[in-house]
Amino acid sequence: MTETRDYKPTLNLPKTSFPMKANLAQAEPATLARWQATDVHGAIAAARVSAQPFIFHDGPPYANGSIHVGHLLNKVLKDIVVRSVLMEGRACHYIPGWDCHGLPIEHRVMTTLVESGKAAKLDTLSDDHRRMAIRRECAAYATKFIKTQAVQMQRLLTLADYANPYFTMQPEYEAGTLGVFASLLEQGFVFRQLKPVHWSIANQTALAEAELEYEDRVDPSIYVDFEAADRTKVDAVFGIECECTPSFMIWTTTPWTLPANLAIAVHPAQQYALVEMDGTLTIVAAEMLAKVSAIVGATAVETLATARGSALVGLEYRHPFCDRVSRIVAAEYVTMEDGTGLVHTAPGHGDDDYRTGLREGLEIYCPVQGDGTFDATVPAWLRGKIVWDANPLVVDHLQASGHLVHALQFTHSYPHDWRSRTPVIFRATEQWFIGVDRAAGGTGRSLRAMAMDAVTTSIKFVPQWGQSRLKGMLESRPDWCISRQRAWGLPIPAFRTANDEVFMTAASVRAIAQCVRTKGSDAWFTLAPAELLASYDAAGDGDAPKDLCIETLTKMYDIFDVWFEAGSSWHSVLQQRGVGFPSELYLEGSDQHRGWFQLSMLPALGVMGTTPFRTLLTHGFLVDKDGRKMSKSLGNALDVEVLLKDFGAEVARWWVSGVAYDGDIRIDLDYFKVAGESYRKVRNTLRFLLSNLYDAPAWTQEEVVNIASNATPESIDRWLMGELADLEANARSAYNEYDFRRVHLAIFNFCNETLSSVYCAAVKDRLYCDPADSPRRRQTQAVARVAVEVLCRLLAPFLPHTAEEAWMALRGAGAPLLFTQTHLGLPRRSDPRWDVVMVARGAVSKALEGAKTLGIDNPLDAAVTLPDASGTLGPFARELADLCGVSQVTLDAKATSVTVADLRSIPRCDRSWRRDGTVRQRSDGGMLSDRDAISVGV
RNA sequence: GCGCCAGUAGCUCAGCUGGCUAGAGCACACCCCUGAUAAGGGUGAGGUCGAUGGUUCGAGUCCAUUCUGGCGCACCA
Repeated sequence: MTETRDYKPTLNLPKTSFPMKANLAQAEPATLARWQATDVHGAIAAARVSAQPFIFHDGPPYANGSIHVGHLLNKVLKDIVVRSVLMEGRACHYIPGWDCHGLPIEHRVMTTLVESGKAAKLDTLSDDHRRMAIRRECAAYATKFIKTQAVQMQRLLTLADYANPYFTMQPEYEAGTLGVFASLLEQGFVFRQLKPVHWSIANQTALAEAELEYEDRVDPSIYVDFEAADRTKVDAVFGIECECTPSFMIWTTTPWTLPANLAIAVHPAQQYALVEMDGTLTIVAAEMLAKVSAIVGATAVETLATARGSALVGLEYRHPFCDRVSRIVAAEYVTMEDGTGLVHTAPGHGDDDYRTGLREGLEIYCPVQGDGTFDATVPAWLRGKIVWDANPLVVDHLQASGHLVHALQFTHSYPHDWRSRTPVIFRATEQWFIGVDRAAGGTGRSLRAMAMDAVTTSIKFVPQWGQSRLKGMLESRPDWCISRQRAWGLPIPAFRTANDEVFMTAASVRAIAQCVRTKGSDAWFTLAPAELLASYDAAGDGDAPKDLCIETLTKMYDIFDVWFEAGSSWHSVLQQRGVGFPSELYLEGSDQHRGWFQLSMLPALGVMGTTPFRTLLTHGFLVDKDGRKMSKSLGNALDVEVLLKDFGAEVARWWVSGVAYDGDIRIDLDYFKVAGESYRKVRNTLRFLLSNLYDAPAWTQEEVVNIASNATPESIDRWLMGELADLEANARSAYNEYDFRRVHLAIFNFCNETLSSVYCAAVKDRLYCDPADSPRRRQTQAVARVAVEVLCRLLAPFLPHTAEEAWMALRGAGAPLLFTQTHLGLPRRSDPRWDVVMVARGAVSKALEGAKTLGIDNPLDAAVTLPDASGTLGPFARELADLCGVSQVTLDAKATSVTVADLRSIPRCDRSWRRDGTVRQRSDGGMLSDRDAISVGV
């Protein structure tokens, strides 16, 4: 009887400093601190100075609040691009940026000022001083959140030039924006035009949507008859003969806008009825007739005829109290919910009306002045009256003239100025526009034409559907209104001359840009026109008015739409900083088709004649587990801080890398748990490989690749080298196509299946039991090391911390930076025989499962006979037992299925636990196989 | 209301130009290992492919309608 000896100390068991537990929440900040202390960004940049550049431009997030999961997604995707490009050996100078100006910040700041009572004091200051006071607060606010977000973004382990970020409020950036504007102005894309805006009478200013508060208000709701100008034409439309002149009945809750009425809109597809209503002939939508009759209290109503709205178009009517004739127009927005189906249209007092007016060539007529009073163009009885006082006057007047069908008091929600709490009006004012249909510039083509061209022919879209999306938006977009009446922004540097004309030329804008470049846009508020225009040469400016007198100029106070600033970043950042133009890629959420994508390409097309990007990559929005949007109010928003604390940035990054980013992306804590599990799987696989390299020779990279590649074609090692080469090639091409999910799945499957399940299991025996320095074991170590080398590089864009951790465990503390390395570029050598081998392996697994009923629970207790009619398996005989995890494999050309034999009756090696048929008692008394006897030296 | 997108096992997703019993991973169940061990391995059970109606010899895959959800736009005179 033999005694069982303990051979464990004689085995080459795994050892490694690479821990199983990642401990990311603690380890990542340490890594980050090390990166910052050693200026890893600078070192990587230096290593790639002469490499082929990949120009990638960051779209600026808004400097407001902490980052949310949307930022996480966007920034990590961008970082994966940056790092995967670096791993390809290219240079990627990536500058993070922030959008600083604009209403959300100004609104926040103003709210604080109002609450603290400081706002009242501001009102006592001069325009310049008041604006400067607000701007100082806003700048401080933006700066604060830039700092916050920069820290948070770095915590996501993103690699970027955080030491030199760009902000849209930087003087050089602002000057760059003005430069872009000057070029557009020079080429004739910019113009000034009337447009209705929300207007606060109390503060004499335009307001943005965010500055409105909706409160209930009681207004007169009136039904008014507008008499047809030509009875016979109405007769023709309805096909009857009227006994008296019919009227078109409209409804409005703003009687004061009636003086500005220039049209009546009908829906072209709706039916309109000519009715006799209590003795008068009137026209209303057929569908609204019953409702209207009821409201106005008509007793005798008879429909005489009907006609489609489209037939009414072109008919004319007489204004009830202004001396003019206007016409019926068609509008799709006319609904059958309220009113009469005929819509009072005043292009100077409504957005829809404005659009209709533009389309129909109507005047954008606004007889209401900034102080809310009527000007001299209205009938005498309204002149100088405030619009609110005009309401009852209009009603009375209509009543007296017999045009009023009905009037009642009507309570509805109405916009109010959030500061003065007074009702606002809609009033046409002069605004600056960039025309999208103006044939201008060197090419004489419109921005829309150029944009459509670029979208259909030159821009690459990822995913492809971005193309139709952007196209649809460009087709329908109106002219771009770039002016805002606010304090927090980049001033549109226009002046008013003594004779009330607007002065702004390309040369004057450039002169001011020069001033702004050194003093910032605050200069507009602190300097006099003459100082601002110090470098301006009026005499040399062909566009300047002849009698220009700089001394008498006054500053105008519109600022730029923030989108114009962000949309100029390709110049203010890429060109001005010498990064290069255009950017290879813009990568943002799908909302940016309307925003940054589109509003960057328009200025660039105008100035450069080309888009500022070659490829547009867009990702969907994050939604919750049930597909609903994330929002604070629903309480389904995930907190980035919590994610980082509970899972670490790397698990979050791993999750991002595996997400299908086209379309909605569901996000939930559970998905991070799943990502955490698969991260651990990859980590442990890496750990197993590393742990078997503790005693490997210090091969150079070239040496290991050589040794590994020279394995015999029928060895497991050679098989893995082939798989590695495939993985590397597939992953690189997927990275190149921004298909990170494919990379993620390929890496995971490789670790899970190829390595963990097949290779590592098969190779364990030789790693543990072969003599430490045997050629077979060394070769496997070489292959294992190549596997780690490849995986570190492939994983690096997703998991910069973990990849580096593994890299240093492999190469030691003195290792070069992982991001200065490039992919190995292993040659692909496919050997179809391995498919046969793997099919056989699968068959063995199933057969072994069946053998469990025979009591063979442990595969090492089994010998297996494989059918090999074709003889393909023959050359692989030596490796098959290891591959199948059994003690012995024999091949049988005549067999048709796998058979399992029970080896429990033959001796088991005390050291390797195998029953390979060579096991016998050795000189030390132990039962050992031949191989193990040699290993132990007995 | 308009434009774009998505809807396949409990979950995340593959399924190209229509063609054998619809695939993978995770989770789950059962089992093995205990020399990757708060690890590792094996086997297995899961789906009327959002709904309806068409085209076709044949549809998850094409067409129409519809429902649900997302992004953007417009609208409340």
